[in-house]
Amino acid sequence: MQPAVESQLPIATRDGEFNARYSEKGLAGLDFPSGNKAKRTSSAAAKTVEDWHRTTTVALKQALQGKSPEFLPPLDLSAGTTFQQRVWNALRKIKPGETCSYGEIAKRIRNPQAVRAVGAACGANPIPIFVPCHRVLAANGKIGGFSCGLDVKRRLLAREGILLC
DNA sequence: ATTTACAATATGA
DNA sequence: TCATATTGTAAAT
Repeated sequence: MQPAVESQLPIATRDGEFNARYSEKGLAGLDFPSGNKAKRTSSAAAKTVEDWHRTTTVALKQALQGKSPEFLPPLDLSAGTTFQQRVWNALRKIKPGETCSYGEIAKRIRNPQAVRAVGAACGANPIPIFVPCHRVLAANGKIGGFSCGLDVKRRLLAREGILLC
């Protein structure tokens, strides 16, 4: 493992304190306040990181309001495999207020039969909200699952104007 | 017609 | 090999 300069900065929102992790390349992860205490590993927080954090904070707040963030920090998706990156890229393609099924995503990445893998890739998604995995529902329109808290997912969808049956 | 149960197929550790 | 944030089909009610 290379000594990645990880900086974890907390972001206070109405929904709790998020935990943003930054690598050298950009935003590497975003964790929900799942009872986990947000540690602030601001060891060598470079000026660049602070800039990212600023952008991330704004973008996150906008996203929590159901709006599509105008500016996003650089996302470091290099932690994932090729397939995962493909899935996440497809997820980001989803328009605000639109929902998608796992099957749809599978179709978009040219692997209609990889629906299962798509779900797995979503579960491995390091950056919820920015990578709108919460907009992905099951084929039935069911909410499926959510690693970071089903309740949050539900709330996010409601804020985007997506009402669940 | 609606619901429950089971198997399948792709990817990652 | 096992687990996973699904999906599609079949049978029972």
